[in-house]
Amino acid sequence: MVLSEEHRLVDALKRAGLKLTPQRLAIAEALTGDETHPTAQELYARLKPRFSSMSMATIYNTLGALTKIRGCRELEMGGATRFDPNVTPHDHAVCERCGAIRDVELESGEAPDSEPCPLPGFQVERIERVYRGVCAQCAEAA
Amino acid sequence: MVLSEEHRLVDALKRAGLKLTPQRLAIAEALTGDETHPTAQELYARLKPRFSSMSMATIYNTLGALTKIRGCRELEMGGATRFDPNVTPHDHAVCERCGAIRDVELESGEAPDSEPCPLPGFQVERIERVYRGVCAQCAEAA
DNA sequence: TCTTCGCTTAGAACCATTCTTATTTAGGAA
DNA sequence: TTCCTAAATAAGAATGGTTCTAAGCGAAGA
Repeated sequence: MVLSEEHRLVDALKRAGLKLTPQRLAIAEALTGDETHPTAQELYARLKPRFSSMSMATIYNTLGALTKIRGCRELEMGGATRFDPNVTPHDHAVCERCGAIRDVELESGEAPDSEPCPLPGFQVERIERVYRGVCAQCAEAA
Repeated sequence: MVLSEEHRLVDALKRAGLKLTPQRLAIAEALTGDETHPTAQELYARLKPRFSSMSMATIYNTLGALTKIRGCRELEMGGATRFDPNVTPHDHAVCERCGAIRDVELESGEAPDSEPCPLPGFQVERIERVYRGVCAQCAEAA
């Protein structure tokens, strides 16, 4: 599962004619299967021990490249850009207490962009939904 | 319309026990009826001519206070925080070409938070929807 | 009038992100 | 395998948005 996911990213890099550097492979690996929607800084902190000379620029360049080739998706939440390796249509639930962001699969059968035209003449390409509330863990703790 | 909107903000400030300083009134006035969802910087630029000594801190403090007392709403979009004076439940449409953010009223009769439970145990408080696509103006220009 | 406390100001500080430049390296060609 | 070159990395400076800090100001109450 995680392996095939990682392979998906590696394939995407190859197909785009981008070089498979150790740093890129490590970033792809770190992002793959990470459901916490990490920031660039968090990925940097996680990889720094393995690549002591790694630069933030490499993190940002790689994440930017992956985003452009649809290997991952950017989310603007909590004051920083977060990266989501899940590029299938889905929504997000954000806990107002702990800040955790979780993926929310679409209802089976739900067309991803099935909402009515919101504004006259506006051509909808996709819809992003954010559910805000309290996650099960925080609700239980309170 | 705009007058009563501005009055709403002034009332909210009063009720919260906050002082009605000239700066705060000017910020409330600038925000009221502004449908462009301005950033703090944009409001600063707009007010600087009138208050040559105004500080960014005052803008941020006031917008923060207004947000806390529900006089406006923060949106994280386009790399900066934007402020929306419309605090009734509504969605947003973002043009991928020009970046314009427009309010989208809920379908009449649509309950604001009527979606099914997205995750087991997650208590939904509200749902934010962002329609991404191309606005009528940009579609026509192309 | 005096005091107090909230507000504003100026600018430093902070943090995420982008840019610049020199150096290194992956991957194709010979 | 070796060589070559375009692409990628590293280091750190620069940028831009936002927050913090310290000092001063001013309105409201004693």
